[in-house]
Amino acid sequence: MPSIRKNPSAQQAPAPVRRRMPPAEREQQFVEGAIRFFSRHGLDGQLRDLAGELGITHTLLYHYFPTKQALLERVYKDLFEGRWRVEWETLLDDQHIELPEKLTQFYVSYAKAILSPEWVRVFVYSGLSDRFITDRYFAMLHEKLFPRIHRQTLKYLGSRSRKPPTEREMEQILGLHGSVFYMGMRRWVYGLGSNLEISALSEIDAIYIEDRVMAYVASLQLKKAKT
Amino acid sequence: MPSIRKNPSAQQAPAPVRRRMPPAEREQQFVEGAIRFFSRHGLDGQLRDLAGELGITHTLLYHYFPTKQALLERVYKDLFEGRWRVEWETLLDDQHIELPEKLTQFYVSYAKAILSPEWVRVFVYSGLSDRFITDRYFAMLHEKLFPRIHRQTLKYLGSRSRKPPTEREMEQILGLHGSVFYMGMRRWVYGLGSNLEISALSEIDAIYIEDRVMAYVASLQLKKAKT
DNA sequence: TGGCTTATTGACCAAGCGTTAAATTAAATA
DNA sequence: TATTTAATTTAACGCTTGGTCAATAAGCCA
Repeated sequence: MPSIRKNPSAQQAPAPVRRRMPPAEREQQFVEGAIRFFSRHGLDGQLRDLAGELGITHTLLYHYFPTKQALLERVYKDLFEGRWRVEWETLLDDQHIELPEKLTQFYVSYAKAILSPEWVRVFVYSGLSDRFITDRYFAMLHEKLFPRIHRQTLKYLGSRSRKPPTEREMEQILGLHGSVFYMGMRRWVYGLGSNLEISALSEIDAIYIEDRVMAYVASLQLKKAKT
Repeated sequence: MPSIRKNPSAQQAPAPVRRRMPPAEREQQFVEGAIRFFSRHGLDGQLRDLAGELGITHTLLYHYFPTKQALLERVYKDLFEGRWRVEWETLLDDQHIELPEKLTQFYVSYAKAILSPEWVRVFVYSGLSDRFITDRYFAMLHEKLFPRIHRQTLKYLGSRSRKPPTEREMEQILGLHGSVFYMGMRRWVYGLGSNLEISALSEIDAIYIEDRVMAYVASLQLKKAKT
């Protein structure tokens, strides 16, 4: 179990001099550093290592956050709260756009918002441990996203039913959703960079997302034809 | 950061008496316990906790494995090596089965083999840390699985090309593959049990896998029609 | 300039970690 | 039954960890 602290390049302490910063931006700087750090080393990465990357002593962190858990909860807030766009809901409810186009637009925008290494990795870390983040997040999806996709899908297929989705329909929707998220998993969990080693979502990826949406829509029509 | 050792129900020490067991099955018993333990608590779960669950002292583990890393590598071996079935390759190469049927048969069998909480969670844990497992595993998939799916797909579409898959074709294949794996992620990482709280893959899930395969095939034909 | 606030640090603690070595004791062997 | 083997435990070491606290010094204001 080698510690990363041994890595000399990890802790760039550029200023051995003591610098003072305004508390507000100092705190924000720490939070952003913590997000990068914990997304790489997991939620039980060591405070001393984080401090090393920040170029400070680990005790200084306690001047801004009473405990490690408090810092983590601040990380959660900054990373996951407020990323949901209300425009997405109005887009999905829009009656003037066809389902495939609508879903593509949504998932391209959604992917751009959440498919960062920090978001994906912290999300998965949380799922493996206490599910603090994932539980709340999926609850939100089940409230704000999946019902909309389901209703619009039924409408696209010519039905006006308001029944809740069957288990199989739910699996289809989750399959689409998961295939988009899985693009982030592959890159930032498995490290299978799709050539481009960028953190943001490239324009090229839009066509891959469109492919996923088309696969979803096509499988719907298959099922419709079969029955 | 509370330790799990505090949990009284975790360490059921049923026999406070010293029992001796034949080393061979004793070792296997430890390995199986370690698989369950590490899949739940992560690869840096504590040996003392594992020993508690096994009803022994943690030092006894060092009598069977020289170091924790050695135990982990043994876990890797037992969990991931030897689970690949050669029959899968012959099935995928079979000329007498149509692609959709063939892919469905394969992925149902594949999912039954690997979609256990232990396999999925240890796999994801490895991806988040040193990628010791995932790297080797994906290398194997890129050698034994993906080329076969690609070739059979081309054949199904009427082409006899032997060209390597384009990046977009690869994304489609990975999309299918990921959507199956994601079924395990949802259950054993996010804890979203699909009603049935079983560890094995139920018969019902077969139709969901078929849906994924159909979505893949349908999107292929869409693309074919478009060009 | 001198004093005041407080950001920042170094030394320290108790608990937990992987690992080692010696002391025990259950079973196989004679 | 006496002896040997080795499975299992007890004890301990060195290191890391989250967290505390008093000492230090950087910037602000008089």
